[in-house]
Amino acid sequence: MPFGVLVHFVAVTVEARTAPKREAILEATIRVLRDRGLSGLKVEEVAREAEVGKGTVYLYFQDKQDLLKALVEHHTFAYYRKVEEVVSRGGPFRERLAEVLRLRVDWVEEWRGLWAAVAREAQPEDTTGWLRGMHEHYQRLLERLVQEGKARGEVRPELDTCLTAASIAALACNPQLEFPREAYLEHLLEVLLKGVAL
Amino acid sequence: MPFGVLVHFVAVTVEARTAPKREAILEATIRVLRDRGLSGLKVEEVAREAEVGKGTVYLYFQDKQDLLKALVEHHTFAYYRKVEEVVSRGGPFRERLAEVLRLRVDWVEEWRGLWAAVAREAQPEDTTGWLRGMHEHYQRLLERLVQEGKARGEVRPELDTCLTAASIAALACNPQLEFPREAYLEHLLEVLLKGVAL
Amino acid sequence: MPFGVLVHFVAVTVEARTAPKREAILEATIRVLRDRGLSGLKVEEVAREAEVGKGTVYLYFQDKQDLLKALVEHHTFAYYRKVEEVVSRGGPFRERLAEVLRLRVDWVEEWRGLWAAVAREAQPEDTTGWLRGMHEHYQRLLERLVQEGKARGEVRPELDTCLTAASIAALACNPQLEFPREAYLEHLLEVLLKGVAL
Amino acid sequence: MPFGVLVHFVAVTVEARTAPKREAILEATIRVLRDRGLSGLKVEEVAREAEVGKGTVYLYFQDKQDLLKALVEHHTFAYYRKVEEVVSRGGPFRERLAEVLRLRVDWVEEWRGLWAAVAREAQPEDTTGWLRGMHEHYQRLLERLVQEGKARGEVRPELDTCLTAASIAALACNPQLEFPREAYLEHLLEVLLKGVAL
DNA sequence: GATGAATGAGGTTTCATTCAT
DNA sequence: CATGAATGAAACCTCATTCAT
Repeated sequence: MPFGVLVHFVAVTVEARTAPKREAILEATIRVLRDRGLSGLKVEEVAREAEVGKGTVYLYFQDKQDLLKALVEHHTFAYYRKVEEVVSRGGPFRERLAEVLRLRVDWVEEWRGLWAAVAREAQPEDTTGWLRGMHEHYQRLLERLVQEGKARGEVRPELDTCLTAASIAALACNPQLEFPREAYLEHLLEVLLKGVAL
Repeated sequence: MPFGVLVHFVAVTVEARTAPKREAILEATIRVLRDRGLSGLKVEEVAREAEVGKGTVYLYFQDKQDLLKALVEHHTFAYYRKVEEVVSRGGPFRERLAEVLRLRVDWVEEWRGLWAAVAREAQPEDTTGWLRGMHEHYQRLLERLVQEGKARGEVRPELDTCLTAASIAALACNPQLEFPREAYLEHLLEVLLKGVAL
Repeated sequence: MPFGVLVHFVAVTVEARTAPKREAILEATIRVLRDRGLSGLKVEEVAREAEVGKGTVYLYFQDKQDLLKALVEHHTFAYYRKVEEVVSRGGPFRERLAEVLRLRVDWVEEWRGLWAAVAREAQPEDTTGWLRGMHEHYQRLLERLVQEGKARGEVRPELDTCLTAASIAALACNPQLEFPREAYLEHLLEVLLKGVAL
Repeated sequence: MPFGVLVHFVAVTVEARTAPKREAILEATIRVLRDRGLSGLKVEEVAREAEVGKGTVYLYFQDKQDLLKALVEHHTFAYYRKVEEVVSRGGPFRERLAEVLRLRVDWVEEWRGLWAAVAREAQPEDTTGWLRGMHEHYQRLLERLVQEGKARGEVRPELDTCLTAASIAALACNPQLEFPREAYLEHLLEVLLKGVAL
C-alpha cells in the first residue's frame, strides 16, 4: 500500500470513529445506489435515506464527486481489510482461497456491477490510475496468499505468482449469478485449484 | 437461444443493414461512453459524434433509455455472435477456449466496466431479468464448448457442465488490466486448464 | 363587410374550388383541433389526417400561423355565410332567430371553445382588430334581422337595434366586447328581463 | 358543491394563505397568459413574471399541466366565490342578476377567451368532465337566484328553474352544454323573446 | 452545526421548417 | 408537384449546490 493511500486509509478509519454522521451518509449512499441505481443516486435521496438534511451532506463532503470518491474508497478498503484478515490468519491455502472467493462474490453482489461506473463518476480524470492505486494493495495480498500456498506445497510452483494472483482477482466479477451460491462458490474453487483440463 | 431473443437478434441484424444511420448512432454511443463515461453520455454528444442532428437520434430511438437498451443488446449480441462463431468452428478445446477468453477480455475492455451500469439505466425495472435473458444464450454456448471438450477427452468428465460454463463466464470480468495482455491471457488459460493446485 | 375582407372572402371561396387539397388540409386541421386540442395540433398530425405529406402543407400555407389564420377565416366566414342565408330568406323573426341560435350553438360545439385561442396563435399582434374586422359582417347581419323584426312588428321598437344585435351575438358564447361596458351590461340585463319580443 | 370539490376548494383557500409564493406564481401565470397568450405561456416567462427562479415553479407544481390545472381551478373558484357572495346577499332579483352579469363579463375579459383552451391543456383526458364538475356549483347558485326571483314575484313562475339558470350561464360566453340540445335551444329562444321578467 | 427553500445551469425532448429526391 | 428524413431552436424539467435561518 503506497504511503498516500495508507494515510487516506487511516484518515477514513479515524473519521469513521469520530464522525458517525459521515459514516451514516456513506452507508445510505451505497444503499441508495443498490436500490435505485446510478441515476437514482441523488443527493436528496441520500440525505433522506441517511435521515439528515440535504445541506448536511455538504458539511461532510465537498460535493457529490467527493462523496462518491469517499464511497468507493470506503467500501473498497473495507473489502480489502476483510481479505487481509483472511489472508493473514494462516492455515490451509484452500480454505483461505475459498474465503477470498466468498468475499469477492459478496462484494460483487453489493455493488451490483456499478463499482466501475461509480468510480468513473467519482474521478473522471485518471480513473484508472486511482483504481490501480487501490488495487495494488489487493494484488499484493493475493500474491502473498499464492506465495504461502507455494510454500505450503499447495500451489504449483511453476506458476508465476504475480499473474496467478491477477487471475484469482479476475475471477467472479460476473454479476450474472444464476446458480445456488454455495455450489457456485465450490465449483469456482474447484476449477481454480485443479483446472478444467483432463 | 430463445425464440424471442432470436427474433430480436435477426431484427437488429436486418435493421443494421437497412438503417445505416441507426448503426452509426449506436457506434457513436459506445464511443462516447468509452471516452466520456456515463455522465458524459449526453444525447447531444452522441449526435455530434455520429455527425447527425440532435433530433435525428430521436427518429431512430424513442428516448435515451431506448437508445441505451439498443446499445446493450446490439453489443451484447454482437459479442455472443463472435463467441458462437468460435465455439462452432470446432477444433481443439484449448484453442477455442483461448479465443473465447480473448473475446471476453476485448469485450471487458470495450465497455470499461460500464456494461452493468448502462444496462440498469436502460431498463431500471427488472434489469436482472432482461440481462439473464440475454445471458442465457451465452451460457448455452459455453456449455456446448465444455460438452465438446469432454467428448474430445480434453475436459475432466467429472465436472458439472453447467457450472463449469458459468465459471468460464465468470472469469476475466475485472477491468483492472495491469499486465501484458498476451501473458495475461495465456495465464488465464493455463489456470483454467490445469488449476493452481499442485 | 369592408372591402379588404370581401376580397379575401372571395379569394378563399375561389381557392376552395380550385384547390381541393388546400380545402382538405383545412378540414383536417379543424378535425385535429377538435380531437387533440391545441397542443395536439401539430403540422405532422394535420398532414396525416389530410392524407398528404408534411411538406405539402407548406405548399399551400406559408407556415403554421398562416394555416391557423386561414382556418379561422375559413370557418368563421362559412359560419357567417350560413347566418346570411338564414337572415336573407325572410319569414317570421322568431323562426329566423331560432335558426341563428342553432347555428351559433353548432359553431361553438365545432370549436369546443378553442376559437379565441386559435385566433390568438394565428395572429398574436392585434388579434382583437382582426377578429373585430370579421365580426363586423356578422353584426350587420344581426342588425338586419332585428330591423326586419321591428318592421314585422315582432320586436319591441324601443330597443336599440345595434345593441340588440350585439346581445344576440353575445348569447351562447361570445368573448368579443366591442361596446361601452356599462351600456352593454345594462342592455344584456334588459334583454334578459323583458325579452326582445313585443 | 360536491364534497370533493369543497375539500379542494378549502385546500386551495388555505394554501393561498400559507403559501404566498404559490399564490404569486398563479397570479403571474394569469398575467402572462393575458399578455402573451397560450404559446407565450412558458414556465420561464411565468417565473420571471413572478420574480422567482424557474425551478421554484416546480417546487409548488408538479409540472406545467399541474400549474395550468391549479390556475383554472384557482380562478374559476374565485369567480364562483364572488358570484356566491352576490347571490347570497339577498335583495331585488334584478340587481343581483345585474351583478352576476357584470362578474361574468369581467371574468370573460380576464381570460380573453382562453379559458377553455387552457382547461384542455391542463387536463386533456376528460376535460369536459372536469369542467362540468366545477360548473355544477355555479349552476346551483344561479338556480338559487332564479328560485328566489320567483319567490319575490320577479321571475315568471312558468319558467323552468334549471334551464333558466343554464340560459343565464350561457349568456356572454359559456361553452358548457349539458342539457338536451333541442330543449336548450328552445329555451334560449324563449328567454330571448319574452325575457325572464314577470 | 443543521436545515431545506430557492436557484439556474444544463440535460432531455419536441416539432416547425427545410430541401434533396 | 409531392414527399418525409433531417435539423436545431426552443421548450420542459431535474438536481447539484448555496445560504438565510
